Amino acid sequence: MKAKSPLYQQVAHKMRMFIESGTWAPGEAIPTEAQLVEEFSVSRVTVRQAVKLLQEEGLLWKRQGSGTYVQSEKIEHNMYELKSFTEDMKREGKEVTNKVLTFTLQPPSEKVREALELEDGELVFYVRRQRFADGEPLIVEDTYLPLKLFPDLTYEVMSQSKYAYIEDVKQFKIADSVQEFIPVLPTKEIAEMLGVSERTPVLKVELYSFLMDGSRFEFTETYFKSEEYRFIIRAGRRH
Amino acid sequence: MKAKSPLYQQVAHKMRMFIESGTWAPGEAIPTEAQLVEEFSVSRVTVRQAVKLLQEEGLLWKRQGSGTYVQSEKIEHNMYELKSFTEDMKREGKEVTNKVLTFTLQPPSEKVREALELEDGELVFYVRRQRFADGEPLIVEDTYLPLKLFPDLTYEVMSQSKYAYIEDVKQFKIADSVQEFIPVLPTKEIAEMLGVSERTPVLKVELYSFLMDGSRFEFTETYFKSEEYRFIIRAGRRH
DNA sequence: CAGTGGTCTAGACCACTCA
DNA sequence: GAGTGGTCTAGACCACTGG
Repeated sequence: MKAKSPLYQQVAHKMRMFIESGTWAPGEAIPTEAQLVEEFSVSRVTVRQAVKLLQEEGLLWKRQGSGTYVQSEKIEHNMYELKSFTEDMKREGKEVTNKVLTFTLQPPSEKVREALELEDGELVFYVRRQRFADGEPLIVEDTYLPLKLFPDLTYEVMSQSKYAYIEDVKQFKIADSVQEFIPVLPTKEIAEMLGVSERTPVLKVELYSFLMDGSRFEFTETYFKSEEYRFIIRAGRRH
Repeated sequence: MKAKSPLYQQVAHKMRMFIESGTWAPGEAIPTEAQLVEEFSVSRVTVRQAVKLLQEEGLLWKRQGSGTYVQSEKIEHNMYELKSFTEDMKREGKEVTNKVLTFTLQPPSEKVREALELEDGELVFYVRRQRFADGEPLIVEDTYLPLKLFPDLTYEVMSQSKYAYIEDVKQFKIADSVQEFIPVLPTKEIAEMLGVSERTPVLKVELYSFLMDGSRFEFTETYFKSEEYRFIIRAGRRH
C-alpha cells in the first residue's frame, strides 16, 4: 500500500505533518527552500513543487525575498478541492451516515442527458440521498450515474461513500468537476429533510464530474443547509 | 509598457491568443511540449509553467501519455480567479457603471474590525455601491476600507473601478482573498436595488483581501442577482 | 548587502496512451 | 514500441526583502 508516490508528494506529506502537528506554527516562517533541500535530500524544484501543492491547499503562503509562512486562518470547506462529503466530515472528526431515499434506473431528463453527454436510449441511475454528520441532516443530494459506467451499482454502495466506490472499487480516476453555485428556496420536501424552514435559503450546487480520460461520470444536484456548512475559497489574483 | 514579464507568462500569453483566436480549437490537442519548446525557443520547464497557468485558468487540460487539449466548455465567472466586476464585464463586452449610494468615514463594527485586523480607534470608509452592466443592476456591494491605507479615497474613485485605483493609483499589489458564499433572502432595500422580489434568494459573498505583504486592505459584502450572474468553478481532485 | 523566493536552462528517466 | 506528459536533478542568475 505504501507504494511509491512521486517524491514531491512525499515531501508535501511530510511538510503537512509538520504543520498539522504544530512543529511549524501558524503565522510562522517555515525553513528556507535551501534548508528544505537539505532536510529532505531532494532538488530545489521538487521542494518548490511540494510547496506549491500545500499552497494550493491553503496551508502555506509565500512572500518573495522574505520567506514561506504557515497560513493562520483555516478554511472550512475549500470548494476548490473536490472532496467528498465523507472525506470532508472525517477530517472534522464527524461520522457520516447516508439515507438512500430513492434508487431507480430511468431514462434521463434532457438536462441530465446533456450534462452527461449520453447517447440516445442510455439509462441512468437516479439516487436521492439524505446525508448526516453526527446524526444531523446537512445535505440532500440527487445524483445521476450512467448505467453504462456503473452496471453493478447497488443500493448498498450508495449507503456508503460514492467516491470511495468509484475510486477504490471501480478503480476510476476522478479528474475534476465543474460546479455552479445557486441560492434557492427549498421545496417543502427538501426543507423538511434538511430541518429548515421553507423560507430559509439553501445553497444548491450543480456539478458534473470528469474522469482522467475526459469522460463524464456523474451529474449531481446538492442542497446544503448553509447555516451549518460554510463554503469558503481562497482566490488568487493574477497579474 | 511592454516591459519584461517572466518568460513563462509571455509564452502563456501567446498560447492564450492561439486559443482565443481559434487557431487551437476547443476539444483539439495543442502541439506537444517538445514542439512548444521549439516554437517558443524556451526550455520545457518554462513551457510547462505556461501550460500550468492556462490550466488553472480553465483553458487547457492534460491527459498523460496522450496530449494537452483545449477545454471545450467555458466558465462564466471563475470564482477561483479574483477578478473585479469591471474586468469580468469588460471581458464580456459589457459596460460597467457604478452608483455610489453611501460614502462615509466611520468607526468599524466589531465584525469589520476583526476582518481587517484594525487597531482600536482606527476608522474605515464605508461605501455602498449599486453596480450595473449595460445599465442593468447586478450587484449591491458594501465595502469597508481602512482610512490608514486610503487617506486619499474619494467619492470619484469609488464611482470608477476600485481595483484599478488600488493597483494603478496606489500601486498596491493584491495577493488574494478569502471568500465565503452564503445564500440569503434580500432585505427590501437590496431587493429593490437589484430589481428582484424579496422572495428571490440572492447570493451574498463576504470577502476580505490581502496584499502581497500579508496585510488586509478590504472587507466587502456583495449581493449578486444570481439569475443573471452565475458562479462556476472547476475544482480538481487530489490523489 | 546578505538572504530569500522567482525564473530559467539542459538533460535524464519514468509512466502512461494508443495504434 | 513510439510518442506523450510526469517527475527529477544540478546549477545559474534575477528580483525582492530587510536589517
